[in-house]
Amino acid sequence: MARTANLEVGELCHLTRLSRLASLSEPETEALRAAAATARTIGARKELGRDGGLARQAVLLSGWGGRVRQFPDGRRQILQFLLPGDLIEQRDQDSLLDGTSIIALTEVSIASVPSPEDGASGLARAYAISAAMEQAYLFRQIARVGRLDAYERLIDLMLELHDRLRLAGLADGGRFSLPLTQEMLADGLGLTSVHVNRTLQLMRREGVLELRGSTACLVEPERLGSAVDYQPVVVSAPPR
Amino acid sequence: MARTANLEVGELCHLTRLSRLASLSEPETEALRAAAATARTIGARKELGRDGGLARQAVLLSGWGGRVRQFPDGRRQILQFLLPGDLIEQRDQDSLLDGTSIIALTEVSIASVPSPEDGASGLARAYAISAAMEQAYLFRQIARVGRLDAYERLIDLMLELHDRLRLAGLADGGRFSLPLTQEMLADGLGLTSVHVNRTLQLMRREGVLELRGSTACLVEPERLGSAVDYQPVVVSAPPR
DNA sequence: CGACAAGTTGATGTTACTCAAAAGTGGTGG
DNA sequence: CCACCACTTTTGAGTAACATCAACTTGTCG
Repeated sequence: MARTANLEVGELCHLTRLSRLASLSEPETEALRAAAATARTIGARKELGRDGGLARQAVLLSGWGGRVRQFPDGRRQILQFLLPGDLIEQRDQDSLLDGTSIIALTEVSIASVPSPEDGASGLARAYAISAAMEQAYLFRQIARVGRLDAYERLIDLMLELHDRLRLAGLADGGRFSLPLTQEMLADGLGLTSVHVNRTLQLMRREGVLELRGSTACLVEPERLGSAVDYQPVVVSAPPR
Repeated sequence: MARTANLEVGELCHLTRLSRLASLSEPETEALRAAAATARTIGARKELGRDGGLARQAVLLSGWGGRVRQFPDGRRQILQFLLPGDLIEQRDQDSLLDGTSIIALTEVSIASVPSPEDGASGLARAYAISAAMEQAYLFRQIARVGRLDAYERLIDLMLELHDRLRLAGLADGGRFSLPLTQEMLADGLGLTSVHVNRTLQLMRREGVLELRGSTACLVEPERLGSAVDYQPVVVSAPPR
């Protein structure tokens, strides 16, 4: 059941995303398509760790994850959100102890991905660009949490999520699925859920953001972007 | 003058650091030693950009740098501090536009570093571990700015700087050179310089931190660490 | 000495947190 | 279908942490 349960349309978002990062050969495309067959499902709140018997490099086919730092007194910071189509680098437990863990924020399905044949292949370039983008989004997260106020943080995050989901073909026209509770948002933004709630209400009243159920809709993405100095992460050439 | 001006004892901190990350062959060690001859000096507040004609991979031989996000209204966030011995990945201007820049926080000297012969060499492993540590420190920075209060942020940062400098042979027994103004600290911690000032005074009164001129001294590093749940970044095996 | 950057201090304002409780939501089983 | 449960969202009142503004002091370097 956990095997191929989520193998439907839309489950090829990883192919959509990677093929937009670099041009892939036909065998590479096929390998990625086949990778979806290795999918396994992991329940919400479970850890995506070494336990899953994962390959070193995995891809999120559906659901959202997060890299998390948990403090002993209960405080929690979500360091990065992991979206469908994102690559997840599994680290060996003896490689790097950085005090973080990766957890499934919703139910999630992940698959192993093929290793590139050589460093110059399209797949290798796509992976490299993906890693570079991941780093760029870490920088954004630091600036967001360090220098923006609650209102700006929320907008900046929504714009980022919209951009990233769009790359995987999962968002358009400002509308996308946002399966996060307000508490998860708070943990990602360095705020409390109470304050996130009040800020969201303000944004709704102003009509800049809709949030019905688990669907978000940004009303005027371009105008919002200029309000928080949003600069999209753009990749035009491989970093190597 | 800019050429070999800073070539003294202590200018081999990059060799100290890299050789502690992976065992290097004699030719590799020699290449790193020779790399110091390519050092060039860059004045404080200048940008370490594409203009310097730098190689893709460079190393900081002396002085401190920072990767910075500058907002149009004057706000500024230092995303990461770059310390002597740290590697700096220069990105081609058409590779990744992430809205950040790298600047010299003090006068700085940087050198190009040799490319590893093959992916399995000691040098390649050292570079890979260095990159993994850099990412781990980005995670720390997010958690610090997102979930710690001013007092904790300052302590956590001091512990990190101490650890990192010690790896390069530039700190010991809690004492190290800290050539940052309180405003730079504030920009790195997501605070104002006024608040950093007051927090530092509190810490001095409590006797947990000395800050005379540009020298910092942590009184009881171990005890401080437990107060903020400090977990050192440890690397025991290469990530690849 | 003068100028400029960095550090310090005080008074006041605001953002966001804390604590607590109520109200809405969805799923489950009787 | 309803009762119940856990979780999430919402609301209110009071508080604490940090920002802002402005002035003053100290140190450094020419």
